[in-house]
Amino acid sequence: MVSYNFREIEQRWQQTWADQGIYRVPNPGDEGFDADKPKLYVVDMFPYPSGSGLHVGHPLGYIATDIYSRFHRMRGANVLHPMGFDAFGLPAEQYAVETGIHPRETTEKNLEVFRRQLTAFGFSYDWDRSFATTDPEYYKWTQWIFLKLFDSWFDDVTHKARPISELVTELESGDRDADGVAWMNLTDADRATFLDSQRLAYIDEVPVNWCPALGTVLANEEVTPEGRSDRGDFPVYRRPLRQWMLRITAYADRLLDDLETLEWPESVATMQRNWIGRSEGANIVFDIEDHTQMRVFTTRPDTVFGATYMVMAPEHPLVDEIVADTWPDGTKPEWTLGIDDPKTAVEAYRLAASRKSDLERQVDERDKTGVFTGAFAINPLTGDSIPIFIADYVLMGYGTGAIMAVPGQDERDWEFAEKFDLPIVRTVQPPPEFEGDAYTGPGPAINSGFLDGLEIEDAKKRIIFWLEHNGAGEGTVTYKLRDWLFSRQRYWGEPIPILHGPNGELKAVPEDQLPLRLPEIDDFRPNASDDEDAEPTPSLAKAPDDWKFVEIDGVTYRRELNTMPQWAGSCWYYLRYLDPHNDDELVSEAAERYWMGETGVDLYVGGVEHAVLHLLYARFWHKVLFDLGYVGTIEPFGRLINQGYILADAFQDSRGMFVPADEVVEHNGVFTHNGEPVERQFGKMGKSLKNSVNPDDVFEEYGVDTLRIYEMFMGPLEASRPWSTKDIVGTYRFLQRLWRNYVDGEGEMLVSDEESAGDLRVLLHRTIEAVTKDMESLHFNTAVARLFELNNALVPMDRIPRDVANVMLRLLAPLAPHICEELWHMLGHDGSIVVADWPTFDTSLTTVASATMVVQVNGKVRDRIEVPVSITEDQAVALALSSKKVLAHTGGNQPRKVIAKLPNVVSLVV
RNA sequence: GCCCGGGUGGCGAAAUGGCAGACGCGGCGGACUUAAAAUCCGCUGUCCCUUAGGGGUCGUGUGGGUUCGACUCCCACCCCGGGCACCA
Repeated sequence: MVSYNFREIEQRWQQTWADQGIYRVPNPGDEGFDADKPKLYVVDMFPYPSGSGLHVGHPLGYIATDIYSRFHRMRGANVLHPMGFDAFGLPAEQYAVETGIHPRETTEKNLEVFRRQLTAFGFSYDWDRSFATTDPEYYKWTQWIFLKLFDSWFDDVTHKARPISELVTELESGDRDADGVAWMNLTDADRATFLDSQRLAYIDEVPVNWCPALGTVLANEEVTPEGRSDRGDFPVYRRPLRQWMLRITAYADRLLDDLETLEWPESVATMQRNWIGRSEGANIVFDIEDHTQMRVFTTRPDTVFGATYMVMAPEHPLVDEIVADTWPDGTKPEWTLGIDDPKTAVEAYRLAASRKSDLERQVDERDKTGVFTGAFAINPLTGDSIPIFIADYVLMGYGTGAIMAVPGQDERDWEFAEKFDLPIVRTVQPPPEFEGDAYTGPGPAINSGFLDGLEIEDAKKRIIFWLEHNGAGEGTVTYKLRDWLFSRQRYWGEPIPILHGPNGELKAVPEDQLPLRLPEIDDFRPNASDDEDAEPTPSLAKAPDDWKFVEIDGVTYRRELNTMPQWAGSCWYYLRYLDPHNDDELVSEAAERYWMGETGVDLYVGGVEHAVLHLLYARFWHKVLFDLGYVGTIEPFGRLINQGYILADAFQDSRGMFVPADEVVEHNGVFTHNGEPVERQFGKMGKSLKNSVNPDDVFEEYGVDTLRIYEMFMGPLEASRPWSTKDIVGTYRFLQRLWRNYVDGEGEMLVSDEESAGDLRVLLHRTIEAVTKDMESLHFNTAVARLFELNNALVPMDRIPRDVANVMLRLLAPLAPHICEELWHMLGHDGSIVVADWPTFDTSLTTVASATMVVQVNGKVRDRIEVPVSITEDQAVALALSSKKVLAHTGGNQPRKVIAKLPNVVSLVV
């Protein structure tokens, strides 16, 4: 009995393909490279090899890109489809800490598990191009890019990064000055300080997100809206620290504008736009009575006549300077917190505000709080003296950290004004029916002097013109995006290749000394703490002195002890695949220009969770590399698709803890775990819900091809879908049936040499047409359905025509490569189906001679008539009117109106 | 609150202005079998009528609209999922 032995078939072919190196892809200039073929570069977001291995949710996108790659390979493209591993970073290190084993060891072990599992899926990766971000040969170039960032500045005139040596040249020639000071008037130390302040990678003391439990600082992007760490969900505290920063803000406009050039999901583009948060408006200078001035940012400079008070963030540096000694006349009791003098009141408020975590600020339902500083500003337009408050609804981190409050046109200001009994002046005329409080809609300006009558946009232009001509401000643009905090105090990351001199000067590690390898240390655990005031200490502080200190030309330098964040390695990996063994360059120009082409990666597939972090950082690095001439496209990923998640049942016990879903038993609709009742939940498959399904188990029971088809058949790629083990049998049956259509019990091929004809031939060509279209548009679920239909049509036949047999296998091969390769060879083909030609269809067969014409009477379908596709309108209407079923509804009356869309529809109105 | 995505049989889904529910799971009936599994064949949205051939009716979250014709386009709303959220 010869039956479909998937285990043997799948293992044998995977071995054969590997032995033949059939998925190896030559670069331009390599032997076997065919320049006449079109190129296609397909990339998966590479995985983080965790200790628990893959579950069936991970490879959903990988299966899709593999099918797409195989399809285009058969259509004659040079397809580059690589895979690698993102192995530095917190999760690997946290796991290593928990188990007490060196992260290199655990990472190596995890990598092996992931490689084995991915190989078992039969993916057509060119494994020769694979690497992990932890390979010194790889992170050498990650460090090299960092040095390029360190060695570059952003030219505000050309809006491009340029080598800092060119800045020095311009400074020396006098074409530029250093913040208003001539270069020749600066000391060497001041020059170095100035240059360091211009670099794309620079050190600055800024308020950062300090996570004592992880023992490291985190980027804004790595902190949840609740003010906790994205990894591990630990509390995060804001505090000022000296850290490495990357000047991503210089690229804000380009990162925003170039989104237009990308074929990306609108939701991801929107998230990036929101994150960048560009706001056009104006800075306005307000004089402070008896003091200096304050600047505010506003998007509504047209409403300045309605500014009836001012607010500074509690942390605003000017607060100490302006706060009065005593409460001035007219101070209302609710402005003082009931405290006798402004200084004490301001201190008390600041303390209370700093104690509030971000989470608490939200729980407070945005109840407005604040306190009067005792100082007044002058509204430059009205000349009115208006009180200055501090309040935590104004954030130090945005704009200038201070606002002019216009309650008439701003809901937040309105709330505050009501609570603190402050005047409200409308400066935009609301429509008569308007009943709300603050009015933010369109309308003519009122109570606004020379702006009265102007609509908002015109009023903005006029007032900005006025401000600029009176030295009271200027039009400006503000962004939510902050520079990227780039240093981490952890061990398991790329060392930052910088040396610190005795006088604090910064020196790049020479390129020929890269990679700067991670030193071996005995105790690699982070300096974690429960104490929010604990000082951050880099793990590399525990490195031996001969690593930490370097002598160059008689000067002793201390190495930078911080490491790079996890995102560094994933910022550019798609470039290294192109030329992974190049010791002299990041990537050769020839390989980069060929594979990246005009628009970069042709298809990039991954989870939507990287919408802001990875995708924004990678775009930033790519643009820097573009400016410096190392890559030829302005964007890395021309087309992006977010695959959906695999969802599954999960179960919680009475304490709310998730229990392993595969240990839960169901009896009469009641779920129990170890005899205890559990509650059924539903969510994304993964470790946290303990509802993972291991692909190894599915392979063992049904095979690789079955799982691949099943995951594609469940629904469209972008949609999330619930895992259902019982549904897999459908695709398994399909492959069994396919096998039986081709092979009988004795192993004889059930194929005839007669050509297909009639309905079967039409079905065959329609299937080719439909599957080809579905493959192009990544609609694999419907492609599978079409193949099911063709296969079902073959079931009643004693022998299937050879042409059908050959086509069917090639259409299915991208989805189920193993069984198709086996049957392909059993049909007598010598070459691999992997490189067989994709079938073509005959349009004379797919466009049929007759069609079913629907006859509608008053919009309802009353009859269906077989007609030739070439039928004329007169014939069709005559046919329709003579139909007995139609006559029953028309009563023989002539229709008042006839609409014909031939040959599909004749619609009669009576 | 704002911005995305979604809501179609018992379930996963298909159809993007023209026959709603392709395909698969599940279910029901039948064949094969000592029996079961596997396999094969048929049926399977609702309700009503039926002379047993069929015929009709309602039906894609809700309500309205545009159209000869709407799952598909427009308006309002409800629900689910995701993102953002005192960003001036």
